[in-house]
Amino acid sequence: MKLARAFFARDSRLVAPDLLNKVLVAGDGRRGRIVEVEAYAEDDPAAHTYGGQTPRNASMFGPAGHLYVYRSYGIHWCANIVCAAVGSGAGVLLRALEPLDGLPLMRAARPLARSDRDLCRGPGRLSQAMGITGDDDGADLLARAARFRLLDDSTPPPADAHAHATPRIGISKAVDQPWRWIVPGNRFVSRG
DNA sequence: CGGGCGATACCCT
DNA sequence: GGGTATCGCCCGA
Repeated sequence: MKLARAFFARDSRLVAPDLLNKVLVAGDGRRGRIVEVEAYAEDDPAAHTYGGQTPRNASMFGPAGHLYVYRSYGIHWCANIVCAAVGSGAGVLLRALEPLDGLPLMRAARPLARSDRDLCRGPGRLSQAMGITGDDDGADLLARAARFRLLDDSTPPPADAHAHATPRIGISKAVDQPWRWIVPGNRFVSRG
């Protein structure tokens, strides 16, 4: 079933752990279970929005439940889900998915992946596997004809799949905040 | 399967 | 012009 707007319109640090085990669905049938996320909050020195609104990060200041997609290291696309109230500049970075469906399409989208474990393990990888690009920046996950949607299907919700908090990865500021959540022991998490 | 390393182009200062 | 919310390749276990 589909998640309501109110689910996203909360503090990103509350939304992030709740996103674990939710299912990201592409219109062409590709599906993945979220197993790793990071929260970026309002007034968070590590957030792209910390210095204020620019053309690049504008969608992060928009309504909750939309995508904020940015280019990382000039090469990769990374996808966030916008959270909280309009103007907050907060969101949740999707860091890893467990591939559930549409594996042939994912493999075709990621010809360099050595194994299925590497299809969606990492924010750049999962965007490539699912087909998320800069064109999807600002897209509403709750729109009727959305290319990407988020479902509460939790196909098999494993018994041990509760959230575990750890420090965020790849940042240089606010490194001690434990705002990265993983499904403990899941082999599709980027770093155990 | 985990760690080290170099490449990449876009955006904002 | 500098820094970047990363990836793929290579190596050794």
